[in-house]
Amino acid sequence: MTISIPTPPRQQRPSANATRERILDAALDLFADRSYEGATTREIAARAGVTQPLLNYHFHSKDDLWSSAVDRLFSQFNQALNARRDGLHGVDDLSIAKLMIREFIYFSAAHPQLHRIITQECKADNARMDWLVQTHVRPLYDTAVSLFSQLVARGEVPAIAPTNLYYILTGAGATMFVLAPECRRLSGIDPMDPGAIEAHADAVVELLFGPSASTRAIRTTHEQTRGTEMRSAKGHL
Amino acid sequence: MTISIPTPPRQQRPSANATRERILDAALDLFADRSYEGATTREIAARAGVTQPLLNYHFHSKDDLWSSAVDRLFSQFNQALNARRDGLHGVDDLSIAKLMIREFIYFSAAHPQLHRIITQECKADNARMDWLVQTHVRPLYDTAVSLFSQLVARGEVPAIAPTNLYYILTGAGATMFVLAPECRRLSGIDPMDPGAIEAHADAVVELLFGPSASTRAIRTTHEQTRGTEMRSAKGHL
DNA sequence: TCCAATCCTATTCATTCGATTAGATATTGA
DNA sequence: TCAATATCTAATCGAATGAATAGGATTGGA
Repeated sequence: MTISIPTPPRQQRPSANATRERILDAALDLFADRSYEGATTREIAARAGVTQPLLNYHFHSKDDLWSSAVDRLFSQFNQALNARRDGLHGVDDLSIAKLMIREFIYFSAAHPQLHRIITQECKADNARMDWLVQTHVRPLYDTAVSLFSQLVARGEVPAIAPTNLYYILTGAGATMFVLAPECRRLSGIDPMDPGAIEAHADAVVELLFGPSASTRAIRTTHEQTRGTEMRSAKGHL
Repeated sequence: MTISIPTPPRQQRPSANATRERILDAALDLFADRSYEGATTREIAARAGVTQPLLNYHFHSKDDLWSSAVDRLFSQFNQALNARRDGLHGVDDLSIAKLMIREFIYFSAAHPQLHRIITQECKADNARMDWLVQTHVRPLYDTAVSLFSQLVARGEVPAIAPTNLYYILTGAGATMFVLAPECRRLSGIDPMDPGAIEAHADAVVELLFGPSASTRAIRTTHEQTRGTEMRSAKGHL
């Protein structure tokens, strides 16, 4: 009688690329939550399921890890905006503008880290902020200002300076998701609920462009394009 | 010949209360800029011009220092709101509402630490955030929701749920000042300039209530009440 | 099969953190 | 005048930090 010893399952080493991505995920979450100084490399490693020295293997330093995570985040944001824009054919400029603003709100809900990291690095004499503004924020700001100038010139939105519109819109669109834990406690509403996101996008667009039937029509188009079933946004007033 | 040795100037010890205030000032600035974990007690002490162990003399711990600084900040905010409200006589409800919203924007410009600290502490499983919401944010939120409900019921503002209005308004009002260093680099505009503050308040009020002559009249009244000379807000479009 | 490169861990380093201690100096009150 | 108290500093503690080192384990190519 022979006892068959089962061959130990060949230990599959996860691909280095997958590990890198897991580290970046954990790093982004913790950097956004606890700020650069407050996030420890040991905690990032623990969340990613690896040991701490591995971070210094895949990335030169904590700084390198931070900028890599931020690079990927802004890349995803630009991809989302471009994909939305390229998916539109035969749509008028005004509708495109509304859809771009809605896309920013959807992304802010899915990735509140974007606004959180900008806010946390926005302090005097901060090299990371200089890099962040020059590399990633500046192109977005220029695009937005150009868009707002056209909208104001055509009378589609109130005559407000583009810079003010930029901060009104980013603040109004992102704050509820950035402060989601607070919002849940204060109101009982979960801002991450798809219906709540849709309701917030409706509110921001209505406030900026005024009530119009086209908004609803565009939003419906948008839902169909995304393939996501959105619940009714009513019922929590 | 006698050499008169001047008596060394009697070293005046600053009052403990003044030292406490200087420490609280430094602590609030650094907590708001670098977050709780990122702000070191040594740096706070250096900015306050004292040695680090003195913080533990005046406050039990870093936690105690943080909550003391936050307490004072919210106390100042409530004082500003109450002083504005009590200073109004014979003014209709709608005008009062607009003035309260403007006062929030003025305070956000003068004390961007308020919004910064809320944002930084707003993360899951954070005891400081629970305390912050329960003690300071909840009363403000309840008051705001009550105000927004009335405004919506009377048709003064678009029919948007109070919670959404709350985050739209706080975000739109405060973000430009919270991100002031970024705004300077992106636009060349200094959000802390009195004219820029006034322009931003105009923009937010106009977006929420629509263009109306009363807004301008109220703002003028407000300027007179404050006794501050506000420059024209035009010229940077 | 064997070697080299890749991916990962255990251990350890110097530095910095918040906090404590002991003691110096100034102020107050009897 | 002189102790008692209040305010502040110098020196130092253990713990935690980012980073480096040495080495184990897996993979892929010759």
